[in-house]
Amino acid sequence: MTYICITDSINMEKFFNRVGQFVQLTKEGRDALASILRKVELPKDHLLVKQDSVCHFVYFIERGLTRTFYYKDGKDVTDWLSAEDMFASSIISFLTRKPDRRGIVLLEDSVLWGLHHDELELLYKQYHDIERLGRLLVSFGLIQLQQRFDELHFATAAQRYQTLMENNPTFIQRVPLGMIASYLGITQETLSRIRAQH
Amino acid sequence: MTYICITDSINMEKFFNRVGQFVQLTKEGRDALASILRKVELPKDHLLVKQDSVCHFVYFIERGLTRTFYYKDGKDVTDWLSAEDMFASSIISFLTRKPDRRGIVLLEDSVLWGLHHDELELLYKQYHDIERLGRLLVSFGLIQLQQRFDELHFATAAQRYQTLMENNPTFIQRVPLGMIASYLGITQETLSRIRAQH
DNA sequence: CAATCCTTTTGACAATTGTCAAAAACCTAA
DNA sequence: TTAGGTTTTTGACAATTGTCAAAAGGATTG
Repeated sequence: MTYICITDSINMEKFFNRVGQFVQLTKEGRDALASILRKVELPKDHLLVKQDSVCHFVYFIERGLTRTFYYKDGKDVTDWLSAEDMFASSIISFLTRKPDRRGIVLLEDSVLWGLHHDELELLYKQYHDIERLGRLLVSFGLIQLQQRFDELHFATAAQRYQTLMENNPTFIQRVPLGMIASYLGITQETLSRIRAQH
Repeated sequence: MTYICITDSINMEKFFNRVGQFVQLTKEGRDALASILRKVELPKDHLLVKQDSVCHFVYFIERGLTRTFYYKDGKDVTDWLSAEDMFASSIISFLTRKPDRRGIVLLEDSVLWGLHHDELELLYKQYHDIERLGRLLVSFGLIQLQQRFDELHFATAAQRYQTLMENNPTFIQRVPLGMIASYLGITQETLSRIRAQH
């Protein structure tokens, strides 16, 4: 099979569309950001971030699906799932600059746009509007995490599955059941039984 | 009983000490921030943020204890607890500018320093270093929430209580058991039994 | 097609946690 | 101190979810 890429490596359109939902960048800020943006095309099962290492990138997902995971008592736990038009990073490691148990693996062939921490940090210092973008992206992440936290706090397994189907119906098709289960904080047997009661 | 306050209303020292742990502000930034900082002294049980309303402030706690809560199926759920040297806000509402079910109540007589959203927003625009402070504070909040999320995700009730005792031992003394229980995502009976097995 | 591998489902049972109700312990104020 | 309120503990039982093991179902490959 043959792929023909037309001006592919410079097509940052989707990334900047998304960014534009957070902040209106100046021409300078936009150019600076473009200058450090790195396109990565990687196949399914590629380990994007190794566990127990420092995560140096935050990725925008143009196409594909990432799974953030870690091991708890020997068991694989899915911490987060991100699909196209969202961001992915081992965020605690990215922010603290320390290794974290979370790794990230691709569940599908993916097209990502990466921003390196140190380069982004330089732009934060230089461009006020990029610092603002950073603030708004982290705020967005916090809101998402809080919503997920609320679910886990006092909703039953069935309710959590219900919410997932409403918010991210495609995950059900695209992510193996065992990974969905641990994402919801339950075992795969329990999820299978929830599903059986349709 | 009589209280004598000496230069009390201008003592922002603790606030700026804390802020200094996040970012080194310029003289201008610091002064601007000081100019919008509002001291609030409020008694125990005061409702700092009403449920289902927009939260306009983020508070630094010089002294005291706040409880963020909401009602889930008619039951009171403790979402977050913050004590001295930490921050408190109905953060989702503060960030989204929309009402949120979370309210905040004081569990002790408290001394707080409040920042109004709109005034802070103006400073964000004017002062790059305050925007940076905002980014770092939100990042800090995200890290804390992630840690709490991890707990809830796959730790047993006893493990969660154990972690709370390690990280916030004073909460055990200062917060009623029922509120600690819902903070940990369990019933108060379960927590009482965990405690009984010392 | 058969063989293999991986994912999902099902069954039997155990462990954890929740529910409801009542008793005990603890505060506070008259 | 006593009376009244609130908080915490305890008991009996139910519901939910987990564990372990095996079977069923799907996909891939030679």
